[in-house]
Amino acid sequence: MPRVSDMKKRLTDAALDLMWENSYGTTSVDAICERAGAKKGSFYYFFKSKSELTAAALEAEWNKNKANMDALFSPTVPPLERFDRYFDYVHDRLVELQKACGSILGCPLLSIGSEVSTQDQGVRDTVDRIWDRKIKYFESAIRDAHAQGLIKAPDPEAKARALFACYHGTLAQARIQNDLELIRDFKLVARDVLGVEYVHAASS
Amino acid sequence: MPRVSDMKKRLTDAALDLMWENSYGTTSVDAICERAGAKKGSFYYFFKSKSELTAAALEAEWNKNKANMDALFSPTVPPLERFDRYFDYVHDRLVELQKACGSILGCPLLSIGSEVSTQDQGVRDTVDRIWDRKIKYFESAIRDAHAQGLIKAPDPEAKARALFACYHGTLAQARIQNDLELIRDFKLVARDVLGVEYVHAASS
DNA sequence: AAAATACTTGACTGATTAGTCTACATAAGC
DNA sequence: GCTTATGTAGACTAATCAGTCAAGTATTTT
Repeated sequence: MPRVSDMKKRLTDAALDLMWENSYGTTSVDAICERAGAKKGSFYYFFKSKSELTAAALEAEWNKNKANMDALFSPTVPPLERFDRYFDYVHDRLVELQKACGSILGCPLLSIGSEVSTQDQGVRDTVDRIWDRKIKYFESAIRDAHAQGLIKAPDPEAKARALFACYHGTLAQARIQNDLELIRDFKLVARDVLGVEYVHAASS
Repeated sequence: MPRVSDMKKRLTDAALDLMWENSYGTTSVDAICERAGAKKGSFYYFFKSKSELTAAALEAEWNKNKANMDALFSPTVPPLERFDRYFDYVHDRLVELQKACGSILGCPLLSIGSEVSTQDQGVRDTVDRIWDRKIKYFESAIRDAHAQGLIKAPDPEAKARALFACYHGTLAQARIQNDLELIRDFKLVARDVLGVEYVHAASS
């Protein structure tokens, strides 16, 4: 087998960067190629459309983050602490991205998903699939917390979906208003949504 | 003064419809004109750019809904009930839109705001402004609920922003997954976020 | 070294884009 | 009924868009 190329990865990286910072619609194939150092021909050698590339880019991003998510939501970590660590991680990553591009970028799954949902079933399905995988982390943390009596959550899946939605709303608002404040405070909101019982808290 | 025209309204209506159902980026000036029954010349007679039209369309939508919001959040309604009524209202409206276009559309402020936020300061500012106005309804309902001892919310503005973000996340997820379920159940999530105390509830 | 596979190049197409411009129509004030 | 302000008509431009294609290059297997 002949030469190998990292172009596919460069293209998905470039696409995700541009779409995350700007949007799906304003990210042209030409711009993706330019940032990836590719020519049109290479692009369409690897992907048969912009839509297909986008799905691949989202999947690639997921794969890059999966090990990290596994660590953050490790069953060895106390369940409620998993959320705190995850929220901190996302917060820190957004701060880092802000340094590079000047804006709070939110979550690309929501931005891109919301933008294309009524028009591109392929990308929408991809977003859905990844969304569901991520919710699984929430779900099992909630189930563990429930089992330990930390919260009352008879339906962990529903609770996980609700919390996930709330969190993404907060990320979206942060993007729109270019303001991290809500994200910083989300841990408290999460406790409310989760129904953390403060019974044994040492507050006066 | 010569003839009057309802074209401006027809253009903003058409723009909002198309952008809500699809997206800002995929809604072309030509498409807006076609739906409004206008020609290019009329469009650029009333608006100097697509961006400016969009801001006007969002403001027009706000004006159309304001009286309704005032009624839903009337101080004569018990504060927590205001939220229930509002959530019901939005739910019903989305169901109605779904019948017309086949999709759950979420909130245009979030979809459009998230899409253009890093690229169009004019539209972003408009979204921000309307967003803030809407949060005011939440805020005063929360303040009233707190005063009546229904919830504990020492910082009504922060609580309102948090709840608003959670709600919009839920609307966005409903759009992406084309599923009303989360919206139907949001009232319960809202009670958690608000910290409604069930102390006097008549449950077993 | 030949052949086959894997990838790159970049000019090209035809459609669509936002926005411009000039000529024209309509209605109210005089 | 003439003028004037308000609005309409639609052809036009120049840029950009996603996507195509035929010719070429590099690398590995045989």
